[in-house]
Amino acid sequence: MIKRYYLIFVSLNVTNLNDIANIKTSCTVGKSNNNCFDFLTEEERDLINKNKVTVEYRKGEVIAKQGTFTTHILYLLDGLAKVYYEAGDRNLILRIAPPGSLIGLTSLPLNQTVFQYTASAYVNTLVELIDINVVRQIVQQNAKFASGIIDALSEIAIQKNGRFFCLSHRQSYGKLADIILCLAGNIFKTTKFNLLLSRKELAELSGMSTESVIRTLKNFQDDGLISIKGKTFEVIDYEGLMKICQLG
Amino acid sequence: MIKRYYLIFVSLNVTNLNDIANIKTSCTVGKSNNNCFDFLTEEERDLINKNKVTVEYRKGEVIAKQGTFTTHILYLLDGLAKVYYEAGDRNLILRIAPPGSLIGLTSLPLNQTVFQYTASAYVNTLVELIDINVVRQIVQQNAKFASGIIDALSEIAIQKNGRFFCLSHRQSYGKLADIILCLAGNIFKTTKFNLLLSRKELAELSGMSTESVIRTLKNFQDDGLISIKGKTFEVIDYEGLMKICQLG
DNA sequence: AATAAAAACTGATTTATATCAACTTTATTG
DNA sequence: CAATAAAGTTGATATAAATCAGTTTTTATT
Repeated sequence: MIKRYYLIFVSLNVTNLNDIANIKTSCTVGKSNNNCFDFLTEEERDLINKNKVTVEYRKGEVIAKQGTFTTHILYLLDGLAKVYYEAGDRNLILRIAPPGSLIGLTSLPLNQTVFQYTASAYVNTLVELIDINVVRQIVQQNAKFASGIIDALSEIAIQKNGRFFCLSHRQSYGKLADIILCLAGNIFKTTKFNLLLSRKELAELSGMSTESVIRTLKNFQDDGLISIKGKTFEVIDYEGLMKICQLG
Repeated sequence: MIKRYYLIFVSLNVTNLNDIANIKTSCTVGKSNNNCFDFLTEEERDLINKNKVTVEYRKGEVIAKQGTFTTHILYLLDGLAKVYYEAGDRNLILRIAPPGSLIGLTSLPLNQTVFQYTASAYVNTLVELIDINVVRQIVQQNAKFASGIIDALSEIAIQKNGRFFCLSHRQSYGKLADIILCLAGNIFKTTKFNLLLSRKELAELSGMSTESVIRTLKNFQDDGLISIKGKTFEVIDYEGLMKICQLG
């Protein structure tokens, strides 16, 4: 079972962290170089500034609740938000939104009045709440701005496709390897970091049970792929994790 | 195992097909009342007409291949297209695009040069291929058109979230019930129809094995939820399927 | 510092579902 | 119209991973 992925090991020319960060995993975090606000006119910028508030959310707090009326578009200034779909008693994490992300864009169409997902703060998070009707108005009059929104929606869609594939077609080893690569390469941007997520949160993120996450992490440790000391998490064998991610 | 869903049966006030169609399943087919072309000026319309070709694809043919350069945006005039993500030897169907759909919108950002998924014709399908740079140009100058694109992207995103949840968090009975409701309510729009999909295609669509699809269909038949006679497929108990879909 | 509570971990068991290996029926084609 | 291929079906088996039940460790609280 653990040996499985060794049988098909081949070397990968991954040498440093930058390469890793550029490799396409189904990472939940996007690059999010959102620049649509650069295209606003003076008046539009004023209009937005007059119709927004900035709020700080504590870790765990709900920023936007699925099913409630979308009165504002959320713009993440700082922190990390968990965007997830709620159905029944089960949650599905759609993405982790890093600073610079826009949340609630799917409510821009006039026939979409409510949030299609819940967003909560993974860590303490600073958010700008911008009146959705102001955004709608500017979209209707400023094509460059609208184009920026299209870019943001496209980026989210592409990323979500990868995550969709990962969660529905890969098995546990591959899923967890993917999440680890994502954490190291895109969130912490280093091989050694303090893991601020609990095993339960890792499980939710990779769509597996907490116990399976623990067992899989242990196997990764035994195989020298990672090392965990207390809260310190270190990625030792990137290439190995990459291969597991691609084949598992 | 089969009895499972009976234990939690409750009545649902679903009385006719219209109600069913409005119920939110994670249906792969969107309503797709795409109207962004209504906002074009005369010149823009001319520009598009001069930079498009109309092509008919036979059942099974590939319309756009993942990884190839996106030279055109696809506009479906007639038929049905299967949009799927390819990775390794496994495919993941992202959505079924009905007439009126736009395919390739995720390639609109300038840094997105290649198709992020493959599109193939489920049945004989008529497609307009519109030069992507012309679309990009119009997006940059016509805010109403861009807004229409945003609406289309949002609709796809919402629908994909539902499907994502269905495939990753539900088990076989729920997945298949969902697909059946989708076929009846959104594609064929009647309770009795000729199933043009093979068991294998149903399996791919619901993310399960062909054998499991067959067994599950048999169980649905035994329980009086559906009836299959040759190629004729009939939905008998909508409410039952709905409940299985929601709880399975 | 003592206690409670939450998180982490471990082993045994169960379960859903895939896989495998037949076989039957329905299409397709020379 | 036989021959061949493809699709559909069935039962047996395998397996990945969840669930369950319990223990240990860590963190938080009074």
